[in-house]
Amino acid sequence: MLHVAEAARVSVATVSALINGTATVSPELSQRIEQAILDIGYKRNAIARSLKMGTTRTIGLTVPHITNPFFTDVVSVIQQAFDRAGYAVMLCCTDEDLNTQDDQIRLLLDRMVDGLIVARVGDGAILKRIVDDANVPVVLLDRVCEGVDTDSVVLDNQRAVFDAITYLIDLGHRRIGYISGSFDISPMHDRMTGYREALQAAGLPIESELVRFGNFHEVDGYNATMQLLSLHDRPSAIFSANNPMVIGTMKAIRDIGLSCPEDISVACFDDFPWSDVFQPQLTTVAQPVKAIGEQAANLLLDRLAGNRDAPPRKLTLKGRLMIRNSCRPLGAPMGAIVQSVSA
Amino acid sequence: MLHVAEAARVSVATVSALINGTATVSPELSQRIEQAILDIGYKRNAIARSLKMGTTRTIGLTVPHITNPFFTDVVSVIQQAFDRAGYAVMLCCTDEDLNTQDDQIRLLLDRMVDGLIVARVGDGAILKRIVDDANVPVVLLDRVCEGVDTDSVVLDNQRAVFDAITYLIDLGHRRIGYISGSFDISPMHDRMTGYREALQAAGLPIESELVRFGNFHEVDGYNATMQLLSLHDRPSAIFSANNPMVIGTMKAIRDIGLSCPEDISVACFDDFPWSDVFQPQLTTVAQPVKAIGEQAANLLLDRLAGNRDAPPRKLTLKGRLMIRNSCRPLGAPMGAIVQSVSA
DNA sequence: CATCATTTTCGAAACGTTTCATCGTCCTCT
DNA sequence: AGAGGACGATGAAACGTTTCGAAAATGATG
Repeated sequence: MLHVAEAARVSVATVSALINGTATVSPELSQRIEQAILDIGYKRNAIARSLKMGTTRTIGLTVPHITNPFFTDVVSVIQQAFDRAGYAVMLCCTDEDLNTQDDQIRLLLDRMVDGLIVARVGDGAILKRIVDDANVPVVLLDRVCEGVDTDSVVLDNQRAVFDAITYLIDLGHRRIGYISGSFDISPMHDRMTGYREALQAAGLPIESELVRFGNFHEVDGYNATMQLLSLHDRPSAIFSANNPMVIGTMKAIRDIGLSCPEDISVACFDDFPWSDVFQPQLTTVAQPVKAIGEQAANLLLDRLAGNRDAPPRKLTLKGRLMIRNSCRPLGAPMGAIVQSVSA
Repeated sequence: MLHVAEAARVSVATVSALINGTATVSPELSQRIEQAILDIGYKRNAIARSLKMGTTRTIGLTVPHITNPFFTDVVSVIQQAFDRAGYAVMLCCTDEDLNTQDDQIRLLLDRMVDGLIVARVGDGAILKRIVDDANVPVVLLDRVCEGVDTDSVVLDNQRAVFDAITYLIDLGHRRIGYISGSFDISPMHDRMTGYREALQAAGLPIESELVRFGNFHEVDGYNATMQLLSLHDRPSAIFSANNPMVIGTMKAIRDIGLSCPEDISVACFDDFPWSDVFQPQLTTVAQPVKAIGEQAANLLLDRLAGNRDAPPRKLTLKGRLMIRNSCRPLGAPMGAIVQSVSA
C-alpha cells in the first residue's frame, strides 16, 4: 500500500480511503491510485487488516470426524454458506478426543477467528471456560452441553429413535439390540432415552445385555454386533446409533454367516446418499443435514452481523424415518422381502 | 503482552524473549513473567505474530467437492497431518467451478497462507499466474496441469483404468460403456486414454456412442447411464470414471428395471468404505487415499520447512483393482454370481 | 581498581493496515 | 473582504507482535 501511495503520489490514508470507500476521494486521485494498483498488482494484506480491525472474516469449525457422512455433509453446507458470505473456514477434526479438541479450539482462537461452530466432544466444562473468556460467538452443532449456554442446532434425537424403535416393534420385533456411541455427548444420551421409552411404551423389558457401547468407529460397531449375535437368545433386530458403526454391524452379520434382513433386521441413525441403491437398502433415521448446516451458519452469521446480545437460540430439528427393506416383519412370509432383494 | 510486561515490571522485549526462548532471561524475571502470564491469562496473538513474521502457520486446501468420498478421505488425512505439525487448514470447495476456485485461492493468499494444496479445476493458466506471483509453495493434488510446474501427487490413472477395462474384456465383455467427467482435467483425460488403450490392445473398436460425459455429479451419471441403456445395442458393462456418478448409474439401472450384475456389469473409479458390505459389491479402482493425502502433506511440509529450491517433485501412485461381484462373466452360468448375491 | 568480555535487559523500529484529528482549499454568504 | 462551511487530503498513532542494536549489569582479568 505504501508503494501504491508513492507511485500515485498520495498518502496511504487516501489509498485506504479509496479502497474501502470510507471517504470520498477526488476523481483525479482515484484514477492515479487505481492505475498504480494495477501497475503494481497490489493486493491488500488481510492479516494486517485483521490486526487493525480486530476481525479476520474467518470462522473455526470443529467436528469429530469428517469421514462420518453426516459431518461430511454438514461441513460441506457450512463451508458453502460462509464462502458465500465472504468468510474463510478453518476446519479441525477432533477425532472424538477431548484434548485434541481443546488444543484445536485454542489454536483457532489464537488466530482470532470471528466465530466458532463446534460439534463438541466430551465434557462441556473446559469448552465453556475456553469459550467464555474468548469473546467470540459460538454455535453448538449436533451436540449440546448443559453448562454452555449458546446458540445451538440439534436434532430431536429422542423422538427420532423412539419412532425408529417403535417401527421395529410394530414389525413384531421384541428383542432389539442397541449399539450406542459414548454416552457423554447429548445425542447419544437422548437416543438411548428414545430407545428405552419406545420399549417401555410397548411394555417391553429393557435388557442391559442388548445394549452395547462403542466409540463411533466401524470397528466398534463390528465388535458390538459380534457380541449381540453371540448371545444365547440373540436379538432379531439391531439399531445402530451412528452411521460408521452400522458398516461394522453389516460386516459382522456377513462374517458370522447371517444375512440382513432374512436373519436379522438392521436400522441405524444417519442416512447414506446411496442407501436406496444397494441391497439391503437400509432403513435409517435421516437428519436434515442441509437444514442443520444452514441453520448453524445462519445463527453464527447473524451474530457476526452484530446481533450479539440476543438470548441464546436453540433450534431443534426433526429427523425422518426412511423405511426401506433392511427390517422384516417378524412372522410374515419371507416372500415380500426376498422379492425386493432380488428385484 | 504489554500488560504482562507491566505486571512483571519488565519490557515487552523480555517477555517475547522468554515466550519464544530466543534469548536467555534470568530465573528471577522468568518467574515474574510466568506468574504474570498466569494471572492475566495471556494468550499470544497469532495474527500480530503472523504480520510481523510473515508466516501464518496456516495452509489452504481446495478440493472440488468434499462430499466425494475420495476427497473426503484425502481432506481428512491432510487435515490430520497438518494438525500434527501445528498448522491450521483453511478448507475451500470449488464445486468444480473455475471462478469460485480463483476467488477462493485469492482469498487464501490474501490471508497469507503459508502454502496451498490444490485439487484444481479447469484450465491451469490462471492458477499458474496466481500461484506464480503469490510466493507460496503449492502442491497439486490428484490433478496436474501442464503449465504449472510444482510438486504434485497423482494416480497412474491411465494404467488403473487400463487394468479395469482389461478385466472386463477378459470377462467377455465387448461393448463397454464409459462415463467420463469433464475432459479438461488430467485424470479424466488419462482415464479415458486407459479406456481406449485397453480396447485397442484387445482389438476392439472404440465407439463414440459408448462414451458419455458428465460433470462429476450423481445426476450426470444417471443421465449418462440412461442414454447408454437406451442404445439399440446396449453395452453389457459400464465403467464410471468417478465415484458420485456411479450412484447415478446404479439408480438408472434400477429405474429402468434392470439389475446388476445380472443384466449389466458395473465398475467404477474410487472405492467406498462400504463397498464390500452391500449388494452388489462394486468392483472398483481403489486409490491409496491415505498415501495420497500423506504424500501431499509431506511435500508441502518439506517446502515449508525451508526446502524451497528443490526441483518440483512429481509423485505417481498406483491404483488397485478391487474385484468384487458387480461384473459378471459373459456367457458364464449365472449361478456363481447369484449365489454370492444371496449369500 | 580499572578494563574488558560476557550476559541480561531494554527501547524503538518495523510488519501493513485503519482511523482520527488536523489542515488546506475552495465556495458561499453576509 | 472576512467569516464560516464543506470537502479532500494527510500525518501520525495504533493494532500486538518480533528483532536489532545499544545499554546496563555482572563477572573475569591484569
